[in-house]
Amino acid sequence: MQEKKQQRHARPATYGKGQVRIDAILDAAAEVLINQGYKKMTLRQIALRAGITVGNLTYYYPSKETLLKDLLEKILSGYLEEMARIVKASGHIPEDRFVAVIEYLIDDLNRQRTTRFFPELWALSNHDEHAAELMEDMYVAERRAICDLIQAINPNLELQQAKHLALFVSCSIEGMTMFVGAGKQQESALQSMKKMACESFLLLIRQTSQA
Amino acid sequence: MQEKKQQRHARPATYGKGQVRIDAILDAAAEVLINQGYKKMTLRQIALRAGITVGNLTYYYPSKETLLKDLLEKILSGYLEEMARIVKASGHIPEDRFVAVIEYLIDDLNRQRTTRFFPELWALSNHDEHAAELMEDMYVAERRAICDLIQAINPNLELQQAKHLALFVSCSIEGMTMFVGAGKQQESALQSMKKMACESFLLLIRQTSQA
Amino acid sequence: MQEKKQQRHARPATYGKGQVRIDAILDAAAEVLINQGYKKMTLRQIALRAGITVGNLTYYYPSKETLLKDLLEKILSGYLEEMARIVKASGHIPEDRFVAVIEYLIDDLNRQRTTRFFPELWALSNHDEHAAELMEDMYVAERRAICDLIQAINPNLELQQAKHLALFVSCSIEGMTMFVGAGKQQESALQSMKKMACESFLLLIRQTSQA
Amino acid sequence: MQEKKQQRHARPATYGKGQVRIDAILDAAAEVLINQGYKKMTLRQIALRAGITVGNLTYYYPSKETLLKDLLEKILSGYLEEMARIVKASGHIPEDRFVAVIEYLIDDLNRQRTTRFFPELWALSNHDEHAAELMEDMYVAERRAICDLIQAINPNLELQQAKHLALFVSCSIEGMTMFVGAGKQQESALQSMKKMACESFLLLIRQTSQA
DNA sequence: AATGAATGAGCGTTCATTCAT
DNA sequence: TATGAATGAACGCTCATTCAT
Repeated sequence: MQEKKQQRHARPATYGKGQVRIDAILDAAAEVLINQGYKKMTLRQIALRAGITVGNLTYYYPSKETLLKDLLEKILSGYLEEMARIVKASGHIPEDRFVAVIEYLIDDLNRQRTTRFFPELWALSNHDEHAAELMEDMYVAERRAICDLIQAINPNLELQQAKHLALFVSCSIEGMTMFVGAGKQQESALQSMKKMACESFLLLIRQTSQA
Repeated sequence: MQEKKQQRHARPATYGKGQVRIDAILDAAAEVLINQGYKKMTLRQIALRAGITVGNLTYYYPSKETLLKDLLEKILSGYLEEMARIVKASGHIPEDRFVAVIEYLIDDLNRQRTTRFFPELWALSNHDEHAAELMEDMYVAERRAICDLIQAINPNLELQQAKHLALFVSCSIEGMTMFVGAGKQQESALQSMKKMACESFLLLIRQTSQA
Repeated sequence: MQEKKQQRHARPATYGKGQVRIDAILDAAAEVLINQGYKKMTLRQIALRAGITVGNLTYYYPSKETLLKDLLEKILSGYLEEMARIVKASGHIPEDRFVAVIEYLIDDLNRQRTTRFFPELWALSNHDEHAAELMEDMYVAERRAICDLIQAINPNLELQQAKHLALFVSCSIEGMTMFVGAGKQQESALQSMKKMACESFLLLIRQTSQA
Repeated sequence: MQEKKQQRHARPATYGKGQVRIDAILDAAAEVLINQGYKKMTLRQIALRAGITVGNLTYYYPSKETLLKDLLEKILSGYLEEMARIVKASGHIPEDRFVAVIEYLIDDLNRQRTTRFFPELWALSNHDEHAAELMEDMYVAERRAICDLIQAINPNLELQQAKHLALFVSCSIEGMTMFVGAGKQQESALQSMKKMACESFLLLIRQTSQA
């Protein structure tokens, strides 16, 4: 997912210049989406921030739908890549790696980008089939990574149990998006959450019996 | 909170026929919001579902903003009332009452109304000050209720600790909104979540030391 | 067709005022269509000529398609009504009535409205199913009227023969649209066409044998 | 007319590869015009069908206007050439040659290209001076050819009379465009039209007195 | 209370055209 | 010759809001 460069639809952006433009467009779109919400993410606003005209914008993205698709793919793949990096870079001991992932995910809530983007994505996926699919893909991948760590920590677990544990862990953390992080609670709350999360998840993983 | 009838913005009737109309309008608005998303929650659609004209709709709600405010207040107070009812109706033993609340909240995710409404609310509150306040009010109340139960379960806890535990519990459950419930995972997942949630939360509450 | 007043789609124009507006809109649309062609018949142009805003125009006609439908219906029914009037008002002798119809149709080519409108209609009906249907309806009615007169002139004709004769007559006259009339040929040409048409059609009708 | 290759607007190549490209462009344009109508005959569509880019298309035709001019010239000259061929190839007897022309023109209505193209042309010429001129040129030539045949059939006719007869004949046939031919009436109707047209035209030509 | 009418801004999209490379 | 990139105007349409009746 991460290597194949943003592959646009059909023709435009075959040169480097076009790729630069497309990146600028998606960056602008992300800014607008995060700062003003999806409702105000209009082609005019995106073009304005990208420093181009609406006509030129539609040259790269003939419809808003395709733009949104690329935007979501880009943002979501960014999160997945980062998580994969964390998993790899955190030593041999499964517990340590699990904790690293949890702490990464929770620390990420300090970025307004994260706390603003995901609720938009969830709302979008309520009524946009495409957004729903992309979102599902990402969370499936995330849960698989977490599930692997869980099985490494407690090899006695059945797959189904491990999957449910991963789902529980993922939900618990995603749910913090709206409540902790910059401007929502004191910094201490986020630290508290990290501690509680790691402890209670590990306990839960170890205690769950294989029956 | 529950008895004081939807208090509209000044002018139109608060009793009798006017109140009936207002309820019809808010019901219609809720339907549209849940079924089609905020973007499509237009005055036209609301009026259509409410069986009145747009002109008449603006007689009751001179702006969409005021309508949204009332709508959110109505829906959110509904959830709070229900939770208060659960807390009261669940016996004397704190653990039982806690479990009852957790199970109510998770079971509620089987209603599409719930899984669709909240992401819209969260996205809305990203950029709408008013929505953010109403949402905050509701979650503060919810966490207070949960905090009380936690303190009843483990009286040794400091207030701050109990508050953080309540926040953690609330986050964990809210996070399930996008992933469990009707049409998202098998029914077994939801049951699994309930079990894990209750067990791990109680464990966490009991184990947390007062230091 | 002529009595049931232009019946709009669903709601708008229930009062006299709305009907007046609709007439103004259709008149404006007809003007633009005739003076500038279908390509330039934009909602903005129509609204401008009608002296209203685009927003108000779309209040009456939620889509250009519905506007076009009403416009074509109005114009075409006008032609049919006029022809029916001519048929009735032209005495008892079949030949005289036939001649009256032919002369009416050809004289009508002196109106720029006519010579400009019909080619637009024909082009439209090439690729617009709806326009094609409306056009077909009108010409079917026209040919039926002509066919009746032909059978009155020569009662020996079989129906199929009379129908083909009516088709031939209709084609011959419609074909003049692009070539005779104001600004296309001298006035004398139009008179000549009338004479030739009447003579040769009557000859053809009388000579066609019933075999 | 047929040999002098499409003479483009000054600059680009008139021989070799350039000519091939131009032919491909005009063929593509004709296809689009006939299959989708003038409104959808956009540079994008033409370039797409011609297998080139819009940028390259505008190299050959710096404006849509010039492309349209060439397109109309090419199509119209094709019809004239064909008619000239028919006139020549149909023996010595004037009546036979006249009939051959009439039958050719009517049989041509079986081609969708014909029945779709001409209404577009007529509508175009309503508001496009240039299209009007080209169209006029073609019909003047057609009527001259028909007029010559008419005078050969009835040498007693005055020129003006013969011209009016030719106009009448031409109109009669052009008028069939919208009503007979593939997909409009049964095949029998077209045969009927041919018979009626030949008979009644010849009758009219012979009977018209020289006074 | 309720309606129909009207506005003006903004939406996503299409298009002919221009231009540097 | 040929391309990709860019523009600016216009398109059909939607929307929240205003208002006379």
